[in-house]
Amino acid sequence: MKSDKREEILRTALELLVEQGFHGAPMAMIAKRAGVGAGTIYRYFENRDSLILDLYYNIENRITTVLQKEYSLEKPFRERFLAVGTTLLRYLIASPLEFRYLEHFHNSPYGIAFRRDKLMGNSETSGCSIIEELFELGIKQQLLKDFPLVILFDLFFGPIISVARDCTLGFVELDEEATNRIIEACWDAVRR
Amino acid sequence: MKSDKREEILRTALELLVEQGFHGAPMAMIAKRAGVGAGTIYRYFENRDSLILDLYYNIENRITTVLQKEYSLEKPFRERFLAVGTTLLRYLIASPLEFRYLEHFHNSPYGIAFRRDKLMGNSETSGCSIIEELFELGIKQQLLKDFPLVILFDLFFGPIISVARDCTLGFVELDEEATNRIIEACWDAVRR
Amino acid sequence: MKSDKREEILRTALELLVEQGFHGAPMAMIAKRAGVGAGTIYRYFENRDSLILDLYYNIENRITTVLQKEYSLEKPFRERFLAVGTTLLRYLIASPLEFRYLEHFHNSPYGIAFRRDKLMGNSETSGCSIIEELFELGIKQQLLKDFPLVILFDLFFGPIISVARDCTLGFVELDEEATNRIIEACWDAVRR
Amino acid sequence: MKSDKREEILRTALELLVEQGFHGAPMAMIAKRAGVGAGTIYRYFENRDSLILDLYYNIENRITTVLQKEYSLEKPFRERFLAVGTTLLRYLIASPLEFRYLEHFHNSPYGIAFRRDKLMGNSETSGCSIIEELFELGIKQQLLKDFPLVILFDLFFGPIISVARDCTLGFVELDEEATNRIIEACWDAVRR
DNA sequence: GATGAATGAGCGTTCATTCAT
DNA sequence: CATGAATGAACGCTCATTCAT
Repeated sequence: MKSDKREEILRTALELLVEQGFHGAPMAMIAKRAGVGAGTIYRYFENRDSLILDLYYNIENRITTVLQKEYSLEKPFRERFLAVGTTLLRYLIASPLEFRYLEHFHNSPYGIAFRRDKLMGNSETSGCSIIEELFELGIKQQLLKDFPLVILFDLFFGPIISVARDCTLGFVELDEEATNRIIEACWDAVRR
Repeated sequence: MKSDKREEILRTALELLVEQGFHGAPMAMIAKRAGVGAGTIYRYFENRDSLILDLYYNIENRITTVLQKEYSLEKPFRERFLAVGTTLLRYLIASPLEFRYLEHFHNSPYGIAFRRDKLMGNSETSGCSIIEELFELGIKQQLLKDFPLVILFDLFFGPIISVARDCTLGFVELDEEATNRIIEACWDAVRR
Repeated sequence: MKSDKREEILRTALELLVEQGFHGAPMAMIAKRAGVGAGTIYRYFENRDSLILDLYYNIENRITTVLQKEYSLEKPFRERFLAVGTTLLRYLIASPLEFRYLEHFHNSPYGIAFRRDKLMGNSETSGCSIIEELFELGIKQQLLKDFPLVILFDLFFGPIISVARDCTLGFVELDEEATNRIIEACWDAVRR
Repeated sequence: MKSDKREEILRTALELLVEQGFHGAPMAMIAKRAGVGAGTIYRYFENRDSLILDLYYNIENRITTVLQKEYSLEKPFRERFLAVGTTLLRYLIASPLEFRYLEHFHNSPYGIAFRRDKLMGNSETSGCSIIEELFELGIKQQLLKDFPLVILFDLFFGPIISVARDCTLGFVELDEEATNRIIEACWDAVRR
């Protein structure tokens, strides 16, 4: 209610940017599909860039939220680990637009600048510190292989992203059991 | 010798498209840096799209060639498997331009159309049949987990790509031993 | 009291149009600085053009009023003449916003249309008839050089405008005596 | 021959910018009237601003050239002085487009920035040093009134500009004799 | 009356592509 | 064959104006 149009613009932009690629979705097209005037977008977003970044943060937040909700300190380490992977994979498969948007974003000039900032330490570690902590705990307790954090991330999330991509593109379809077994395979890659 | 200019254009395009992103490298800029006239590019490539696609096939071929050269039927399965992974990872790290180009490409409209074609079966299986055969052999001999081929690809190559990306972006640096251990971790993900 | 807002809008518009130039002061900016809604301006002025024209008439009136107040039929011709020049120059220097607005206005499309109207005789002779009468008197009494009225205006007011401009822009600063001597120089140009 | 199009664009821009005002002449309109594509302008001028500035320098140069050509060290001071005035007035009247362009320019954001630069001494005194020298000579020889240089400029050129404006706008028409008498009147304003 | 969100025509500018030389 | 000047459709963005509240 607070900002009907803003939401509609974001929703439409997500759709269109994924559907047509970052270059194939002019502001005018987004406006038209969102049912607003071309200038209206600029009431809610300073820029095209701004819109694209906002959309990114939006999605990142949603994922972080889902992961945190699923995350429980009660369960033993391995289960917590698997829960994170499963939740993520399921979410990505269930939200193909969001997922594909992230992929587009990361390979756009925005994403590159974004990552460079992260590398330079110019940004707060955003919300994923929980997962980082989980990995660091695993390292300390010698449950995980002896690799730098980044590499462990690659080993665990790399395949998940790849699988999600193949699902999104329709190359495979996964039932509950397959999903679980895939995450276990990822676990095999990082566990000691 | 056959076509000096064509090669120069391709080399320059690779450099520039990666350096400036797909949007930041107009034809005129490529022409200028390649030392040719703007119109000359169109003697060798029908289109901007055509140039971009050609560059993609070029790189894909180079990688396939490297993998095939390294590949030997003599060694036992596990070693052949590791060899493929190590060779690929090393190549990607050693050729950051090529690697980053592939990433850009896959998230561009071209890459999307490309994958759609592959999915529809509109394309020859490209050159990686050797690797496919290796994986299929592993499945048949029950050395690999019981997953569809695509999923095994994801489990094995997904992390390799991720690691290569982090190297290219300067997040980590890997020595010989680390590289080997990473590929072994990937092997853990797929081996039964 | 009658129309608090109207005055505030005019005051703000004067400030902003001079400060930012005619192109650099959108209606929304004027509204904001005036502390009213964007639409409110259109209650008091039909148009952007209308606002700009009104402001012009406003300023012109103020100047005419000042000149008339200073003007006295008692004094001899030459002194009356000098009084007009001095009063004008002082007023322009003391009111740089008004002065710069006039200059902007005259070189804007409005000013051009405005002058065309005057030329076509489509307008009342505005309020400066007193000064016209003064000049015509000087012509009749052969105190002024034998030129058409317009030329005498140019000879007398042209330098005054130029001097005022240089003051406003900070090129010179004038004390009382300098001001007087300048006006006397203008008088030299027109007197017989 | 060297650059047919560039000249044509400048000519058309002069025409259109004067005719329609600085705001009323979009690039597309200039291009169309010049008989070139919209993009073509940008081969010759980096910017709209650039085009406008170039045009200004162009005109300034032409005037400077004319004044220098007419200028002769042989004649006595007063005659040289009158020659400068007459030449300028005649040129301005004979070139109404150039003249009106200068007026537009000086009251545009460009002109203001331009003058501020001159005031700050950020620019070479352009080509009018000859005239400055003439005035300074007059001051030294006590032929001119005791005013700062700027004020003398205002007293002499202010009326000339005003007269030129009135001619350009059609308010008066001047024959040879009238022109001369007007310049003599300007001389009366500055001479001791 | 007063508001300010919404509009969309119109602007300056870019760039893939063509074609006369 | 090679060139690069010329093109013009298409883009991101601004802002005078309207109108539902």
